[in-house]
Amino acid sequence: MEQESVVMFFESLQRLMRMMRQSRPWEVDGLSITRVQRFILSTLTTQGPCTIGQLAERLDVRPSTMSTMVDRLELAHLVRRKTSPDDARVKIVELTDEGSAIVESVRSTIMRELADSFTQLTEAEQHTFIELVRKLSDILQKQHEEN
Amino acid sequence: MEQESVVMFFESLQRLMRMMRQSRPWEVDGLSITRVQRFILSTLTTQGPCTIGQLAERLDVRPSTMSTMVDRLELAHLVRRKTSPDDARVKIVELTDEGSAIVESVRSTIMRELADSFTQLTEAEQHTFIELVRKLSDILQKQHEEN
DNA sequence: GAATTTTATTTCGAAAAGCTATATATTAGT
DNA sequence: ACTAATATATAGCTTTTCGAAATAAAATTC
Repeated sequence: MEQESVVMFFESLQRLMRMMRQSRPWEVDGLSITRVQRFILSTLTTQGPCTIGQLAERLDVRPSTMSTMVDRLELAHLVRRKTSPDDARVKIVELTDEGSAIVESVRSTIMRELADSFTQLTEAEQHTFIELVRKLSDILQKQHEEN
Repeated sequence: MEQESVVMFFESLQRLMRMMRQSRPWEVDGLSITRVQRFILSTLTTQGPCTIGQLAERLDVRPSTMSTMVDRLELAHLVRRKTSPDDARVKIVELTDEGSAIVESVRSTIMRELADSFTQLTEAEQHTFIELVRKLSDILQKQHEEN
């Protein structure tokens, strides 16, 4: 295949990322939630309580980095840490009621915006898109694991 | 369409974005190039000389942020600033020879990695993928312009 | 042409993000 | 029981990022 297609794909995807990126902090009740914090809160919403290590892996940062970031969220009463009953080394991070409320109040806005756009594709396109994204992700993950 | 598909799509795409993220600094000749610096250097390579404002827009950061980042790249002799002949307010940022050499020595590695993965899709899948990414980007852009 | 408004970039201060090195406690393996 | 591996936390440092404010140039208005 030609080098141009990869470049074209890369540039297109970068553009889409830019479009989807919400870099501005959420402003909710005078509370400022950064993009990274948003990611963490969203992950806890969809995945349920996670370990520091799991969150770090998902965001592709060091566990020490994640510990610091969870500190700040804990300080804001949006998450809380508790020790795992199975392994005393492990800290489980979960949303507080406050954290959940904040995510809910904002998440529907993002989803609505994405849904408005996504639904302008045909159903076949939607399925194909999801399938391709997954497939490429799996390939990339496999490649990362080999390096 | 069902809400589940949007959620599924969103999660899949987030995962892909993370997979493509290169958060580790490049180490080239004892020089450490961060991810953001990498993005700037790559942009200057593909787009040619840019203004601070253009670079800031591409990375979706404030011009003040970009100015600081260009400072560091200039300090490392990878880029240089010069005043636009058309508008004395505007600074044009361009790669130095040194900057170009560094991008070339590294860029091929990234593209190779992405190409290795991308080429594991069929040609039809590749075309469809690019097409869908573009289409959704256009839709999102249109939506943003209306808001 | 002068005054005012807008635009592009820079500087500064503060906070967040992110890394490495190191430490501590717990669990797993021998 | 001892050693190795694992999960998280802490500290120090650099980079990123924002908003506020400043400066200079260009555009607009009168």
